[in-house]
Amino acid sequence: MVLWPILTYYTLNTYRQLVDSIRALSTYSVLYRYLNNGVIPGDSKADEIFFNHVSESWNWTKTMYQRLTTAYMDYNKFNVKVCQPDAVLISGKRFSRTYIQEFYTNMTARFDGNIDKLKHYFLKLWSVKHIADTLLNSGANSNFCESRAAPKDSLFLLFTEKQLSLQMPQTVPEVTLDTDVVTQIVSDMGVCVMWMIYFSATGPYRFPDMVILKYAGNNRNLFIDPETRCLEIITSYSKTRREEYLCKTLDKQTSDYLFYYIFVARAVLKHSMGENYDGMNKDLFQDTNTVAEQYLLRNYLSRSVGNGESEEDWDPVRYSKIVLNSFVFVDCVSHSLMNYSKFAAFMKLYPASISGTSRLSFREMRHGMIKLVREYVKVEGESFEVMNMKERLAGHSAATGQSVYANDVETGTGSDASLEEKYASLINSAWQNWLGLGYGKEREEGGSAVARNACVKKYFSTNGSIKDLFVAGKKLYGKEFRFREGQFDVAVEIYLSGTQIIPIQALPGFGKTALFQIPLVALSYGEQKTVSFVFVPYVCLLSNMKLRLSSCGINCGILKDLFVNGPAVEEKNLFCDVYVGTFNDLGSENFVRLVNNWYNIYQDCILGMIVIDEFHNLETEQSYRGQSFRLIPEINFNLAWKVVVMTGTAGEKGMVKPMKFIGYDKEMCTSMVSNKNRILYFDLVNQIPLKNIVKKFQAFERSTVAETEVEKLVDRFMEYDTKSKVIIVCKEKVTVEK
DNA sequence: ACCAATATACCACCGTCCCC
DNA sequence: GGGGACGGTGGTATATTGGT
Repeated sequence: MVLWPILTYYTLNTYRQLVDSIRALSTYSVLYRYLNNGVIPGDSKADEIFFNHVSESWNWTKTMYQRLTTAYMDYNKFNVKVCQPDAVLISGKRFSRTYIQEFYTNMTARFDGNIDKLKHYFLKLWSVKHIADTLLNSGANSNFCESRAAPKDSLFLLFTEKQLSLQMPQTVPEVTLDTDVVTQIVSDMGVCVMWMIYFSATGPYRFPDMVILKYAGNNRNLFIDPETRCLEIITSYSKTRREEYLCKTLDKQTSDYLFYYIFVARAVLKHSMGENYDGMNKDLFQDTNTVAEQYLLRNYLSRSVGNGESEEDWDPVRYSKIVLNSFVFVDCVSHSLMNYSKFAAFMKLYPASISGTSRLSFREMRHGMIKLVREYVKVEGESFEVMNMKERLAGHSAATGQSVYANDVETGTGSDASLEEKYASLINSAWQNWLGLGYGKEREEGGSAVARNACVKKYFSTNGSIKDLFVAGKKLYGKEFRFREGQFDVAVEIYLSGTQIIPIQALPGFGKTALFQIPLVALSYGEQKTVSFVFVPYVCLLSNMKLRLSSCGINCGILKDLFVNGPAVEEKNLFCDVYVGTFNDLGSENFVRLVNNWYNIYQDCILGMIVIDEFHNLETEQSYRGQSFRLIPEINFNLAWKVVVMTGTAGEKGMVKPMKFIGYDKEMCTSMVSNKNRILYFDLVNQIPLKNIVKKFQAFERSTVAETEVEKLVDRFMEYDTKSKVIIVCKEKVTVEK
């Protein structure tokens, strides 16, 4: 299809819009003539063209459009894949039970750390457990009963003044309170609790739903279950504001932390802001332009402040006090409700043990959680109603679940409301059980516990012999093939030894490619499917490398092409023996993710060699393309069977820095003396032809300017030393690098 | 921190098909 | 032939991301 190259320059969306407009234009132009029949005589055949005897070209336009929208939708749909026993793979990232558990644990730890920080300013600052035991868990169940239709004005009216004041923290007498620090700490604790709630409350919340949580005042939506003493949140539908209420119960631990946050942390905050605090922003959402926010203000705020109509209601002190006394997630750093950016910042930090590129975005987490609930959270006698309720808990209708989240649930038929509630709570507790949230619960082990986020390396031995290498050599170079000096050592080291990292220095023309090509061919004889990767610095070297590798029957592909359908590559699509890419590809998120998750995703395929040619460039080109190298240190090179790095010019010393850069910091040596703590370095160079290599990247507006500049440069070099050799590469930046 | 771009969610509407 | 279920479409308000 001729149109394909266009797709590579525009996004699918842009292209869809283009076809959209072509379609609209053609309909319009024909209909215009049709409607203005007579203006252009004999041109009233619109029906013929569009309906009766559909014209060929109109059919084509329609088909083309159809295909395009399908492609567009497939392309944009989150590609979620189930990974038994307890994870899903989403845009190439692994999202598992362990992921959530760790994130959650990180949150409780951070929260506890904040309590310790507060102890500098406050006495009688008890633990979460203590506060839960003395307030939340004590007293008769009947004390906690209240009408949900006409609830008490505040959650704290369920306790007596005396009960509460006994647990109230006190200031450390001789320490001056630093309001900024305390505010900051409490704000941070708020974010921790938000995340705990996010994970505990089943079906993923949307942020705006969480931020309107209130423990007092009108539209109070936080309650205590008298039996379990867990906190319950009443939510409605954020996107439409349809008043379809849903109850989400938090697990006991999250309940205790939330309770602590609104009782202790809020008390501390109120104290440090002082009686006369009047700074609370009128614009609680920091943007009241949208309908949703107007709605929230009207419904959640105004009635808290009297009826929101008289001047007095908006008195700054009174207003600030009311907001502090009713909303759970206020942030006195920004003097408004918690801002999304503060909440979202944690996604980039947690789970702590997961590398940055493997952490999920909010949207990915939403898709992931929906899939986890559907796939792993089972309720006995699961029926369509239960499945539909799972979607509702996620904050969308079953129909949306079906279309947007690729669900195969039948559309709900408005079943009995009381039943719905029952399902919701069943799913709710099943989810918390599955995650092992709460105290003293045995973590449910669905299948085995192997499903850690960290990838476990598979060790692999070729079981081959030296003979294989000769056979491979002959296949490559013909019957007369003999190993050159040094070549044999390297080939054996790669193919048969147990070493993992092999640094090599050899001059251009030595046959560096052959050094890893021979083992690569030998490897392809084996039964074990392995996939290797070869990297060259620039795109202009790429096709040459591919050509050389392909020449001997190795199946060779371009790394970038692997990701045309998105970052998630299925095992069956790894059909080449080796993929070549540039340094930019090496540092791409896609590749980092591919390698770091290799054995989480692929069952049968071994991650073979990772070869980096002209390795020293990783160091020498840091200054101007360091940005595109920045993810390279995140690659877990240890997962690869062999890592081969080659240079023509660096020398042993020049290799040290780039070796450290990719995570190998042991000393290097060239002697064959056994020393486990050193890396054996192959120096195949007897004589170094070039020294003092200077590389400079310079961009010019026009080629004529470039010429004169280069001439000047060369002249200066020649003045300095008439025996200098100068190599000039002139290309556009994209051509050179990508 | 702010703003523009993009993705998502959901609705309403329409034509088709099937059943009474 | 009426009505309702269903799938396809496009519009629009919101949510989230990503760039500066």
